[in-house]
Amino acid sequence: MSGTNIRALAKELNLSIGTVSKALRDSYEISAATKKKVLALAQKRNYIANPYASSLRRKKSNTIGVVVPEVADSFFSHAIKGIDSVAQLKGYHVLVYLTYESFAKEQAILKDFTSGRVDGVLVSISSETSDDAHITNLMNRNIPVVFFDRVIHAVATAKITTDDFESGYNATKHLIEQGCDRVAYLSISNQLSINNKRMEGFKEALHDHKLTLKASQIIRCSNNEQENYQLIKKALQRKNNPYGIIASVEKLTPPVYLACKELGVLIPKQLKVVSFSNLETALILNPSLTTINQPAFEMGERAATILFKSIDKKHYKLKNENIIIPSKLIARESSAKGRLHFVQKIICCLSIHTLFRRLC
Amino acid sequence: MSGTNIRALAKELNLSIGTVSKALRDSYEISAATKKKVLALAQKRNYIANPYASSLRRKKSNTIGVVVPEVADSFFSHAIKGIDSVAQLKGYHVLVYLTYESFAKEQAILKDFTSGRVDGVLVSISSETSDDAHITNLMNRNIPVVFFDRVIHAVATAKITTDDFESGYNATKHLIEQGCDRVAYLSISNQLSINNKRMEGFKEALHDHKLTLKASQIIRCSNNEQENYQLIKKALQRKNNPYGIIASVEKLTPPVYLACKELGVLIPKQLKVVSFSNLETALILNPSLTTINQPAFEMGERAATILFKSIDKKHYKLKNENIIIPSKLIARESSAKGRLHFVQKIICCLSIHTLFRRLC
DNA sequence: CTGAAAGCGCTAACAG
DNA sequence: CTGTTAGCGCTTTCAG
Repeated sequence: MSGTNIRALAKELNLSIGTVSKALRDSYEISAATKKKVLALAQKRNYIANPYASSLRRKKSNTIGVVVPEVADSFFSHAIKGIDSVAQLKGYHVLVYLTYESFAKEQAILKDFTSGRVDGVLVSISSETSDDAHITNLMNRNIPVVFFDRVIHAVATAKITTDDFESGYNATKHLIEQGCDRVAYLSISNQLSINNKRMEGFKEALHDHKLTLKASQIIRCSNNEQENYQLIKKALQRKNNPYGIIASVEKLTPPVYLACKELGVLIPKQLKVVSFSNLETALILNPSLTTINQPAFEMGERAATILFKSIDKKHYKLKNENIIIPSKLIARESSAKGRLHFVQKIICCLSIHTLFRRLC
Repeated sequence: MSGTNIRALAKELNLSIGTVSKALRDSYEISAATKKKVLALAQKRNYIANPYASSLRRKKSNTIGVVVPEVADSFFSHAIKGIDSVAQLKGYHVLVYLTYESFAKEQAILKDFTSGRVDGVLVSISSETSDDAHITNLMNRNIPVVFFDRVIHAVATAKITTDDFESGYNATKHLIEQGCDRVAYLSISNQLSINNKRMEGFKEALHDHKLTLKASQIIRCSNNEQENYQLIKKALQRKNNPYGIIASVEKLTPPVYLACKELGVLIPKQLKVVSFSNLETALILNPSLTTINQPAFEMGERAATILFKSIDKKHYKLKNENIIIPSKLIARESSAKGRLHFVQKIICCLSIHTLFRRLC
């Protein structure tokens, strides 16, 4: 399996195993000369310490666990990059686990962490998660847990989120200011605080603008794509159809656009859209999409940094703190004030005689 | 750190440690009654074996390493999902490492694997990787390596790719058939076989259609977004500008669209675009994007399955095989034959008098 | 400064 | 069927 071990190095150098071990870990007990010899041979023999022997002995894995519901999503993939970037710096290894939004899977994964497999955990809970025992259980065993994005507020630890309430508020305010007096909110699991906070912001903004909220303005989406698509279509066909719509997560954007396409509803003329999304393609959508851009990379980075603070100082208990990194609303054509958007203008303009021939 | 250990269980049951261990691993040597007792107590005490003690002793980590250049990319994130799905089934853990296209990082990561940290490796090489010693070195130590997508053909192991040559050929043929007699290919690193094969397909298609290839039709992109954007813009402004363009990887799509927007080049009227991409938003781009859809999830799944075949049968050497899962060309508006696309038609049609007032 | 020795928690021969 | 025992490879007292 592995190549050389510490015993072989010791024998070759006529040193004891203990001395070699200390030299490799740069112990103050060892003379510079010996260290040099040892390091040189280790290099020559491509020696890498067996991590499992080392972990067993030191009760430290140099590994963190990252638990997320999904990875094929621009938020989570960027967050993972943020996490990875600081883990690499610290020489840590990153175990990634996907829950696919299943609470049972999440529980099973965290239960396994009980074994000491990881020194700390970064988690963004599933949309089905309805209890925090699996988390607190881990924390009680002195394995620090830091939440990012999808948090459980009842658990007393560090939580990195974006300003969900404000973002929901701003998205709604933006749509109202662009002329929508009837805005719908596409909600995902009402177990998730990110969803609920965004929705609270939405409600508050309506209230502040003296708009009353009807039940039909909150559209409960699920994890079923086809179902969501149908729900959105139905909403757009209702008598009191919305003029503006807020997609509370990225994956709800395509069904909105597609429903509009199918129904011939024009964005932004007949429906204005804002989406929580970090997609790089927002800018080149048809029409370009107004987004609430979450600081995904930064959130991952920050969460990891805080986790390592706790891991490094053995008994430094994580404060019960809420770290909020603001999102940015980037206004684009999907919420433009009744205008046609730029490219369409050009196209229409340039080909106006073609159009006549073809369409009129 | 961890909770109970096997010693505590043994003591509580008045059994030897060995017996408990065997019972937990469901050894044939142990009576049903004892197994039941042991399992019951293990459950009650939430016993999870220390993975590192176990790994050390068995020389088996139940962990695989996944090495990719990037995760915020629809191909890689879906491939990781495919890998994860089979790893979960096998009860394996997945260490994810990002190389950020750095060869040095890739080498360092694989060198670490030399320690026995993982039982097998799935790798998609960086665009800078110019040598395979770090891979073969691992294989020589009996750690199986399977490539997916970005492979090194010189290394004798299993490789899962899509039909890159054919895809490049088909993309080009498609553009030619849609009326482009001058097609440009956006190349990334010419170290990568996926790039080169796609490019070979491109060349062959030109050849088969009696089109000659000028050097300027191959645009060498890098990892620098801004640079790529400028390169593309320049190409579009040349005298012999291309009428069709093939983006060999997903991340080159936004700069193409943005360059067109900035220059007022109309897609697909003046430039037709095909991109290697799995983006779910391809359908709602402006205009919707013709893609070569790679079977990302399936490739990851397949690669993992093959890797596990080798891991399971201790000394089953992986065959030097090429497994090719075909991509699909999905024609959309960005390569349409000179027509305006659907939504634009509607918009122009519906608002034709508005247009007159505003634009003419 | 170096060495000897105990042991992390588990597994697997081997004995009974 | 159960128990005993010798390690896996490394770290870390403790002695010298």
